[in-house]
Amino acid sequence: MALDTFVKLMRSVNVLTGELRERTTQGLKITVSQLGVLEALLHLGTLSQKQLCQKILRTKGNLSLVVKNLGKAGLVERHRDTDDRRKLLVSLTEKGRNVIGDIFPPHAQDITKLMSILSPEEQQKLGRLCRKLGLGIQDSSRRN
Amino acid sequence: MALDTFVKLMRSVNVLTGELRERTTQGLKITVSQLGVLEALLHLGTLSQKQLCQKILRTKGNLSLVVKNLGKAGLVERHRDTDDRRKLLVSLTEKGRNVIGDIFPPHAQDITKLMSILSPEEQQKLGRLCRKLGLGIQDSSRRN
DNA sequence: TTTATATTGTTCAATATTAAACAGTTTAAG
DNA sequence: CTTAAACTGTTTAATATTGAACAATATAAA
Repeated sequence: MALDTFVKLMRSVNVLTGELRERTTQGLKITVSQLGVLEALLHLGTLSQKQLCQKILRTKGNLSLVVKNLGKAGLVERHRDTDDRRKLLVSLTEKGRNVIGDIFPPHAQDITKLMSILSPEEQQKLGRLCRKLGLGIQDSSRRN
Repeated sequence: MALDTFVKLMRSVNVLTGELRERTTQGLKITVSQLGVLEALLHLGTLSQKQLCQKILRTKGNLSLVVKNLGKAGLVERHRDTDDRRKLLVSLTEKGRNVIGDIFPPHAQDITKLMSILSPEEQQKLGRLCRKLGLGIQDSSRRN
């Protein structure tokens, strides 16, 4: 039962991301991870790498590389935090802002279109269940 | 709305898989992808690499490597299909059967425990919604 | 203050992952 | 039959991803 639900959950996400990758990455020289970072920066402004880790749920080692590649492409800048010199603050460059500004709207459209297989009520229900599950696991994990 | 649901869906899966990785991979020299392949072989018997691709929703190039690594570890064998010499049939070795036999039960327990944050009714609802979403996307994609 | 611990980030080794180019095999079309 | 198209799998280049070891900085404890 729980296993069955788990498999369906994983499969739906795999199908979804596979489909989105084909659409969004089409022709662009950007990866799904990079897109996640750019989106976070677009919507939340400057963030430290630690904060970005928590946003996209990846390890710090991974973030380090993804941000480096974004920097190489001239889409983000890194500056050391003067208040806490351990932290690196990551922000969009002008070019980065333009690129994500162009990519995000159609990407959001793609997501909306794919999700529209479910009615608004179903989407809301799905969102609530996923939220409860995700937060619940994080909470129980934090207690250990 | 759709975007919000999408984010919650992705996040729940990322939290779930992150938590499961820590538990299942602990001390073992096996990856999540390899576990997926071994599970498929355990439950479905011998499969071609193409079939495995469809089961775990990865590209053939990826499968090729994952299966190769499993072979290196002595957990699976590959034999050319005599009826269709393009196909490679992948099956568990004795050692592979023992390993996945040991790993799977506690792994399933972990999943069940994590999912139990949702009531049985909620799990059923979540499973139905995910199934509808996943199948719907696959269908609409196949039409293109 | 000095020391121990925690936090933040980098690097490394190993595996994963994709897309694309390639090769062998089968099937369909002529 | 012969050729073209489709199918199955491998390989390559590039990036992703993790876990672990490491370095620098900050914080708490003594």
